[in-house]
Amino acid sequence: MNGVQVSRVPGGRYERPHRPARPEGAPAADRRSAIRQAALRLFAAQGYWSTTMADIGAAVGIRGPSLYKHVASKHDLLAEIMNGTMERLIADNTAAVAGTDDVCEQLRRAVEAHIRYHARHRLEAFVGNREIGSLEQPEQEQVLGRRSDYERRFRELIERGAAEGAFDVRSARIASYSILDMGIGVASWFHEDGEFSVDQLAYQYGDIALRIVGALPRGVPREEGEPRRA
Amino acid sequence: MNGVQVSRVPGGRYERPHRPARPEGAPAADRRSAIRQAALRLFAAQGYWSTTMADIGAAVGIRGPSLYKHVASKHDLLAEIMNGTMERLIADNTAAVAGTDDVCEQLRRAVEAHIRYHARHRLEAFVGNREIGSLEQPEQEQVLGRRSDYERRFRELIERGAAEGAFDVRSARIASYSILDMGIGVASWFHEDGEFSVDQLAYQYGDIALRIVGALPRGVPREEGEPRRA
DNA sequence: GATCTTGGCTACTGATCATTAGCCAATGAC
DNA sequence: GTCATTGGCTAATGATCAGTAGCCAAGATC
Repeated sequence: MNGVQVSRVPGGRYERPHRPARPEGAPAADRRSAIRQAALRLFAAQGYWSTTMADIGAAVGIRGPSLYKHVASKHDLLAEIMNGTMERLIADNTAAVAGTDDVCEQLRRAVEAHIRYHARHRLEAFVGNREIGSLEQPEQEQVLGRRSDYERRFRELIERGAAEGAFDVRSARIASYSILDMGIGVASWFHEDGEFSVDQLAYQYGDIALRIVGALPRGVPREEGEPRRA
Repeated sequence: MNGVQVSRVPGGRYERPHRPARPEGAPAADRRSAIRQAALRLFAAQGYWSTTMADIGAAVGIRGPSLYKHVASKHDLLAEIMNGTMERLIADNTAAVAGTDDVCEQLRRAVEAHIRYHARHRLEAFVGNREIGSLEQPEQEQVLGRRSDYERRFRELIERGAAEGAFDVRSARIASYSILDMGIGVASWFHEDGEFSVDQLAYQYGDIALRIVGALPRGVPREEGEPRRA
């Protein structure tokens, strides 16, 4: 399965060496994050319930039970991924909105951050959406709370824009849902090596969001060029 | 669990009666669809892998193994749900687009049909999206094929609109993805007894889609009233 | 009224898994 | 060099399930 040598062969206790303590070049602190990484990839590809601890172990070159030297449980791995996703999303949103008071610009930046996260961290975002139901109770509640927090930020931003006359929407709730759902979709189809770069994507979705809230006239608004920020 | 009487009690073979052949009022042909219904509800609520055949049986008042008198397998139930969803979606799209040649109107109708399906059949749509990875191989390929077929219809419609000068989009692909993903999102939050009726929702999303493709001027286009079609 | 068919049921089978127990080798501290 | 710690490993445990086998009763058919 991995090319490691057999230590004692016939009747011996082990069919493969222990490779214990501090193996090859693995810097020890990386081990845990390699496991998280592998779990993320597998959860995204196969789903949480179809991924076994043995699968995750194999992905980092160890056996299933050995994982418990690094993580508390399979559920813990999922919860960590999902909480991390929501925290990061909220932090990015806070940072995005902080730089300006113009409600149009705030929406553009919030949407770009949303899209960037869903494109750059597509596996996290994908798992974060699909596996909510796989979380057990204290964590599921927590993630859902952060999630509605995140949605509220967009909704209130849109409500403010509408109150200021910058936006023109029938329902801020529907506008915010549609914008967020667009982004969520990105995580399911985006590929780094596809037609668009992350920046191009973010910029185009920024335009789309401004169109949705009625903040852009017909046609592309600014210069035809590329996005302004990385 | 259900209020049926015990037939033979202590040491007897059965703790509950067989209630065989043609039970109470169940019209026999309904049985199978009741099972599909229950499976759908449970798959949506708990996910495919967390739903057991015993759960589905309990939901229709029988034991897990008895289900095999009506369905071939658990996987079959899922495949039926997912294929049905895609077929219906494509049929609705075909019907929606057939009534007019105006590309704006076609897009509006296609989007309204998309939203209506996702609101009216939210469980199907929800499961249809979340459980694609749970399908096994001939069926998964089939559903994915239909899915990209469905996406292509929107993309080509938008491309045509752009070619005719009715729409103004940077990328027809991104426009179509964003419109479709909005709709998919509806299935995860819509409730019949919420703020909006299905018709209101469909109409508003129709507007949003036209805004996305740059077909509507700023502001709400038509009369402020309600949707035109049921 | 005998017999077939239908659709229940229980018991079982075989697999799969998360997790625990307990062993052990290499590393590093002393 | 001895000895503790770390992080592997195998084996077992205990549960959970999909699906099968085989039984049986009520209605339907003849």
